[in-house]
Amino acid sequence: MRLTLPARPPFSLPIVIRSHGWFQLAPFLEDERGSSLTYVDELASGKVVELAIQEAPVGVSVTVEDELNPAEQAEVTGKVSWMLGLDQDLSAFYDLAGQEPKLAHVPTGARGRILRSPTLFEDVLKTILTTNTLWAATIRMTQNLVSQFGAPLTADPTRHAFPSPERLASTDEATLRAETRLGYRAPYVLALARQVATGDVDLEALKTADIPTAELRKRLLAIKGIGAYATANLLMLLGRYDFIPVDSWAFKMVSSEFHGGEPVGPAEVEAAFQRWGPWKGLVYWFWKWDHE
DNA sequence: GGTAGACCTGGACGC
DNA sequence: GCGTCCAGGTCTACC
Repeated sequence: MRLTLPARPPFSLPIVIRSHGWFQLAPFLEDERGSSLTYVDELASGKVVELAIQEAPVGVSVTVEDELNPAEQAEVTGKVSWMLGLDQDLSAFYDLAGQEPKLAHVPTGARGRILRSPTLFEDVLKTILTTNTLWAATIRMTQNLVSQFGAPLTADPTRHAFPSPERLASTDEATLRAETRLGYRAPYVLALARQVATGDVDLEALKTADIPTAELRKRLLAIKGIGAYATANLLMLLGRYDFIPVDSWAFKMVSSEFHGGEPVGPAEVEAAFQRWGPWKGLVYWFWKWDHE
């Protein structure tokens, strides 16, 4: 069956897909041309389906091989809308970007939306897997986590959904380390899965929590394995752009762009984008660097 | 509040 | 084939 979901213009599916590296992480699978995306999802009903997402005249279409009941259709609609930020209003950011040559490509290219997973639990885990490692290892660890602990897709058992908190919570650290090669990150992943599974932590509520960014940041920092960089990254995914996800790449770019190649620290990265206020994270994200 | 050292993995490199 | 070095954020202990 096929669902058609409208998007607030301007919108471009390929631009959202390429907004960062998430499309390379299982259970996402991008087509060869980068114009469409599939995602294996375990629905609340327990059904595991592949969502094939393509651009449509007014937004996107989502094709699912199986027939979905009304509740499942509503679930898929909600998840895909969140993943692609279909109803996000970035007009204020576009107004700002229009005044800065380094951001000229933003409004013209419909940039600004950032691809996210359907659940914050998945995005937090994936963010933990980006820390203190190379991107190739992040891809590999995520693939291991999904293939070893995710529910298999009925039509193609070689593909799996992202593991549920309950499924991960039921394993032990030694097994998790051995099966996924997460290294020292394994206890962080396990602890969070157990906290979410038992209801001690409600990550999904944070997606719509009407609280100041500082308070949201404090709650994310309380998660073991989530530090300053990871928190800023997650805030970006949550649509809060007050903080810059400062990593080693940021040092390299800011050094080259603003300091003639001299070594810089977090303060210099922050200072370089301070004038953009609550939009500085997004400005940093889409800044057109001279030497990228 | 700031800092040093440990935490893991896998790729690159030298022998 | 083996050993060593290195990159990558966060945590904990300590000052």
